This record gives sequence, structure tokens and C-alpha cells, in this order.
Amino acid sequence: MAQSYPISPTGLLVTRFNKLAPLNELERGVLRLIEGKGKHTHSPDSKLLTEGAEIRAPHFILTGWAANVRELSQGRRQITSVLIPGDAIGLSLHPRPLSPTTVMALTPVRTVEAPELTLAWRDRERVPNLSKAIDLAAAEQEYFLLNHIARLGRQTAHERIASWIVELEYRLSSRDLSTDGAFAFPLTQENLADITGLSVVHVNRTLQQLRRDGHIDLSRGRLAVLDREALYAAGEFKAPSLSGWRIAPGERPSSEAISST
Amino acid sequence: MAQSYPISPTGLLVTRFNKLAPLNELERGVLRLIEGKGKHTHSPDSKLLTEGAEIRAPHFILTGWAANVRELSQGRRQITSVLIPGDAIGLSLHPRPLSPTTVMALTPVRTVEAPELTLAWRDRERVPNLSKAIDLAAAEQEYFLLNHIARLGRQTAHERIASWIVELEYRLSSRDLSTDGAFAFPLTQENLADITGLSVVHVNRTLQQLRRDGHIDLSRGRLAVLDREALYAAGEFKAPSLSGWRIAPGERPSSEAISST
DNA sequence: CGTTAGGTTGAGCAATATCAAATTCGGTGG
DNA sequence: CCACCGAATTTGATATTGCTCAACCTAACG
Repeated sequence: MAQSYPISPTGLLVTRFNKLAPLNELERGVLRLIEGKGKHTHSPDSKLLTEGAEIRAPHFILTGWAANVRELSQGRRQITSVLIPGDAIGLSLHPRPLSPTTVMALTPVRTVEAPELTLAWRDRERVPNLSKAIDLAAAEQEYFLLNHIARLGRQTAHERIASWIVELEYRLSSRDLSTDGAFAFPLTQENLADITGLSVVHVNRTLQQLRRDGHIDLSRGRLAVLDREALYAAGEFKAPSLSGWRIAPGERPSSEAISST
Repeated sequence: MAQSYPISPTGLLVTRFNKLAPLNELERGVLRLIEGKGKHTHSPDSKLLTEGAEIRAPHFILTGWAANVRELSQGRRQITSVLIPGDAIGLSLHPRPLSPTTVMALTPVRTVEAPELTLAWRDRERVPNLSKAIDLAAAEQEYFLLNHIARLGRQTAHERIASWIVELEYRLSSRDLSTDGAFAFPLTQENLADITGLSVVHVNRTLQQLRRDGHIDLSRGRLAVLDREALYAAGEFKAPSLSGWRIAPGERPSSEAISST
């Protein structure tokens, strides 16, 4: 029953970071090394990291979903971002010992330690494309954080859910975890409520609306984006403009970058 | 009429960063140098930076307030964070050419360029305490961003405004721009609405409530926190736990750090 | 099969938005 | 000093979104 989620043959991390910046063989090696490392498992609702606690080493999620969480009084909680396979936990490029947030597993989660990333960071010259890819990942993350603020502050229930879903699909597909807009979706409606700042009941009704409109199909733990156009429009989602990031002006792909193996 | 805001004699940047990590004389020199640089002025509503545009050099705000803004359809806008004197604009520790957000002046704003910060960054050994201070500033900023998400997602109008005000006062006092909880407050209620995700009318009514309760005094461009305890409780505000950050474990204050001049 | 977590439905309600009309305030020119 | 102007604030009335509570349903699982 402890069935593992599919991992693309190339390796999750290579897949993800290579898309951000084409990696050379050394860099791929580093990532493969990390993926082979000692793995940790976490059960749902367990904390991978506690706000204010010291961060030991950065981790990557290999399988399962987690979330950055803020807890308020009266059982209120807000998920500030959802972490999916390929996302880093406690990766502070600037050495920052204390976690600014609590990280909680939403499903069973498998992680690997990646202390060499801190090193890779110090040693940009050695792994230039990897460093860059990490930069871009961090930039992308910040962009999504700002998206989330706008979502919670100024969008309606319908818009919030629409924009969050397409953002999620966007992120999953960049890791080859979504095919044709459909993917495994392990969250409960209560999770969704904590993400979107809505009540569970209202999430339920809004989802039904989206289904009735033929925009999504959500059942048996799978979510399919049926009308991407409509959802992008409804949620006013704009993909982060990475184009400019990928090829920084006046900079050519470093070392012997490989486009495809 | 173009009256400038008060600047502490020591210099805004020194004041601010020295509190985060005690600076040595060289580091103070760097900051003083920056403050003496060619200044830029921006009128209210003008953009200091546009989302997706290339960032040339990092800037610091010396006087005036600005905001990171996301614009949606139908004139909706969400302020993701308010920038006050001493805050950096476009400071990407990780070299990231494109701005993830639009920055807009809320009042007349004066800024200085600070290209040497990027250098200071590369060269951590030379200005260790300054580097650390910048780390902490970035960490603090991220913390406040997460605060804001929780605020918008799970707090009531009353709580949102309370927690935002105390957070603001906390930030201002770390720059010596607040005395006894009172400070110059140049924002309109419409700005406040775009910050808190509320309508202007509701902001107005909530402010009146806070006044009636004797928690704040807001008039003639000054805001006074009358009952900090009550506001902290109402907004569930917790100061970022910098204690652990300031003295990283196994690390002693570098070089000839100066506690006070 | 009984239990349980998650999902769905309905009814009533509270918080907040919207709209429209004052009113106040900080200038500014006469 | 006064009259005026536009921006900002305030007020009242009404509309709407989304919340709460409470029940019921369903599927998975031991």
C-alpha cells in the first residue's frame, strides 16, 4: 500500500532544474547524487519544520505534498504555499538558521537531504547553470507568493480557486507531473479552504460551479483542467515571465550545457 | 513645502543595519557612502520599477513611502508590501534581472542607488556584519510577507488592520522613525484598503472602531499606537524571532564590531 | 458491516461590499 | 482673512458574498 508516486526516469530534480537552466553533466551528477541520498519519510500532519526552529540542512520533496502553514487562534490556519515534489524545504540561499514558517506534510512525504546545495551555492563557478536554476526557482517562488497575496486580497472565491488551480498545474507540468492538464490531486477540500482563505463549504460549492461550467474535472483524487483558457482568464493568471530570466542579457549558457540527453 | 522627512543624524542605513548586526567602521563607511550618492526623486503614483522589467541596480528609499503592487482587472489592486525609508528596492541577493513586482510611490520618494551592495554580497568576507544584516533584513521581509498572507486569508477586518499597524510600527521603530509608538503616517484610507484587501468604506469604519476603543489615534497625518498590548493581541502579531538570527550558533561577532559610536 | 473521514446540501446569518450623498480638510487664489 | 476647490473622509441605506450550523450522504477500510 505504501505505493510510491511515479518519478520520471531522468530523475525529478534533473527534470525540474534542467528546464530552468540547461545543466551540464557535472551538475546532473550532483542532482543524481542528492536523489540517491538517505531518505526521510513523514506522515500526514507531521511537521517537517517548525517556525522559529533551526534549519539543519535543506531538503527536497521527492514524493508527496506538504505546505507552509501559519497557525492562528481558534484553529484558524492559513497555508501560505503548497509544496510539491521537486520543491525545496529550508533552502535559504542566504544562510539563515531559523525557519520563518512551519512546514507540514499534507500526504505521506518522502524527502532527501541536500547539504551539497549550500555548497553549490558558495561555489557558483563550479556549477553555474545549477546555481542559476536555483536562482530562478527562488524567483519563481517569490512570484507565486505575491500571486497568492493578490489572490487572497482582491479575488473572489471563484477567481481564487481558478487561479490557484492553474498555477498548480503550471508548476506540476514543469516537473512532468501533469499530463494534458490532468494530475493526481491528493488534497482535501479542507486543505483547499486553508489555501484559499475560504470556508470548506464554500470551497465545495465553488468547485461544483467549476465542474458545472466544464472548467475542471475533479474526482477520485485526480484533477483535470478541462478549459485552461477559461481558468487563466477567470483567475487572471499570468505565467512568470521567465523568458528574460532564462537568458540573462549578455550572458551565454555556461560550460558544456546539454540540451537533451 | 517640499519639506524633507527627518533623518537620524547617524544616517538611516547605518541606524537600521547596525541594529540587525553590529557594524564595524568599514561597513559603516560603505553605507555612508551609499547615502551620499546621487539621489533620485519620484512623485506619488509614479512607478519606481515595473513588473517584468529588468532591474538595473538596487536602490534604497531614503524618504517617503512606496509599495509593491499587483494590478488586477477592473481597477482592483493589491499592495503586497509597503516600503518605508531604509527599505531596499530591487535588491536581489541572487542575481535576478527581472523584477517580480511593480513598485509604486505612495508619497514623494527619494531613493539612492546602491550598486555596491551587490558587490558587498559577492564579497562577504570583507563586510561580514553588513552581509549578515542584509540576510536578516531579507529574512524579516519574508516573514512579513507570510504574515500578510495569513492576514488576508484568515483574519477579520479588525484583526487585519490591527496586525498591520503594529507590524508597521515595529518596522518604523527599528529605523528610529517612530517615537513612543507615534509616527508620521502619509497613507490614504484607499491605500489602506489596497493593503488589507478591504473596501475603503470598511477601512474607514474599522479605523473609527479602533479609535473609539482607544487603541489608536490617527489624525492630521500622524498615527499613534495607544494600546500596543491590545493591538498585538487583536492582530495576533508576533515579532519575528530574530534573537536566534542575530547570534547564529557557533558564530561570534566578526571583526572589530562596534556596539555604539 | 460499522466506523470514519471526506464530501454535499439547505437554511439562516454576519461580515463586508456597493452606491450615493454629505462633510471635512488642506491648500490656493482673491 | 475669506471663498473656493479637489481630495479625502465620513455617513446612511441596501445588496451580496461567503460563513456557520446542522444534517445527511458516500466511499474506503478494517
